[in-house]
Amino acid sequence: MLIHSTRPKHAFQPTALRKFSIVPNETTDADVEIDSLDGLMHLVGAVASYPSRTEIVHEDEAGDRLYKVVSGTVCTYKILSDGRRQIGSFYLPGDVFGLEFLEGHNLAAETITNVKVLVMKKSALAALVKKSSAAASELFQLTARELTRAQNRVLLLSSKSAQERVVGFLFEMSKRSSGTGNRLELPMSRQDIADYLGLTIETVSRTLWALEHSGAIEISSRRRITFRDLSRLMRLQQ
Amino acid sequence: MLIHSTRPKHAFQPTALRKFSIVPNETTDADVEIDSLDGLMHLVGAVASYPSRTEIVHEDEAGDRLYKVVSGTVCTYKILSDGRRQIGSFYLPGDVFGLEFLEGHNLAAETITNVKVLVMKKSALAALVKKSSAAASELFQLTARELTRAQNRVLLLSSKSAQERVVGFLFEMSKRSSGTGNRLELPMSRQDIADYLGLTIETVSRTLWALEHSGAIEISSRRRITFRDLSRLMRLQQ
DNA sequence: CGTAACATTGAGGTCGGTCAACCCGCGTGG
DNA sequence: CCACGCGGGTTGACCGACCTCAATGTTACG
Repeated sequence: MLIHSTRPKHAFQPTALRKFSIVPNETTDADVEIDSLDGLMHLVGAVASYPSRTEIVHEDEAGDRLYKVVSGTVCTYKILSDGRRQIGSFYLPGDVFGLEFLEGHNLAAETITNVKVLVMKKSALAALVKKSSAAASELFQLTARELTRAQNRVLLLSSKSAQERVVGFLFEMSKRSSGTGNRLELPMSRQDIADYLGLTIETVSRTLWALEHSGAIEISSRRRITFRDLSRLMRLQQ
Repeated sequence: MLIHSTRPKHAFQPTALRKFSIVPNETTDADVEIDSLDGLMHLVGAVASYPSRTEIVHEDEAGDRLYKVVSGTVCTYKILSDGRRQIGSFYLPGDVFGLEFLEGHNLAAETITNVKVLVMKKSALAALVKKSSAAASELFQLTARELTRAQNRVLLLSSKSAQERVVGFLFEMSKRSSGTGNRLELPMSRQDIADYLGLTIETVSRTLWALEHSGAIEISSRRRITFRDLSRLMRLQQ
């Protein structure tokens, strides 16, 4: 028997750390746009690949690196003292994470799927940013947007029912993932969703079922959801 | 009879907007430190005074202003469609708010006590920041710190019991307010605390009573709390 | 002193957590 | 081919923490 039985059922199960490769960044050529933040990131960053369910950043790492998701999905999380896992945020392709990492206490970061990220030292980026005020302002904008998202998250979490949270989550994901109409492909498991919303896996499951039963959504497969009745969903979201 | 009875008891009661004054900033003299962010803020900002319970920023304002609290306490909030009020954050002297405001949809900001704030246009600040990379990096640090706080807030809110939330709140306030040992002066009402933690006022009240009864804290007066048993409190917080 | 806003206390209902069983798809191996 | 285990997901029964509604206490301030 494993730790499995000694923890609450929804506790995070650590996954074996697998090997990963950092390959020289193929896009670091002479023709990068050094006046855009993205260009700078490609200039000073290296691409790293991680398989699914691998830890990218450890909880007490220095926090001096910045990451840009190239492909796949990443989440940041923290393990609470009682074994529960709280997910800080999900990061989809194009998103940057690591901005909120300070020295000392951190969130950890883990891959949800196979992932390619662009890694760079904050100091290296900072040095370059100093020379380009356009890039500096872009970096600031990026952080401000991340802050807005965190604030919205706070609003979503506090004082919302399970249904409101789940619907809010669906909308957030729909908005963020390269929105192809009203079909939504979720990269994360029910457990991930639960840990993100501060609910249990059972409640997420029941809530989704209720939404489907009411005709608001259709659960085509476990990871695929179609919006059926937008206005009803809007109403449920507050 | 007022709207009072038609709303949930914990709903936000709008307060009459009172007059306020923007006075020329007395500190805008020749000797400001233009290479520090704070110096720049004083350079381009004006001091405004607001009485208690006044709206500073309306929910659908442009969001092009930045505010630094000089004295008093401010909160940002949102009124949900069912009348509940959700507080985004509290801001104490020295704190800066408005960073997360984007055009379009915003949080509103309201004073909790009498307040003096330093107001400035983001654009004006941005122009000055361009010339001082030290100030630019300070501004970035400031935003990053705010982001970290929002993330911690997310952790506090999701999947925590009422007791954990209240204790976490007490610790947060204790850390942030010019910490004089283990005595804590709360500027906000129970209702504000409840709206911040996503609880009801009754639950906050009962939880505080339970904490006092267990000997962890002492409620000297409504707004004054003394920590009696730090280690017990730490244990309750997760 | 009187009033209104704020806060506490009590009784009862409800939503979501807990625990447990079950389902389903998938890979493995006999 | 089926048996089996395994992980993720769903479903059901029960229970407790927190919300709701209502009454009562207390503080602040004219």
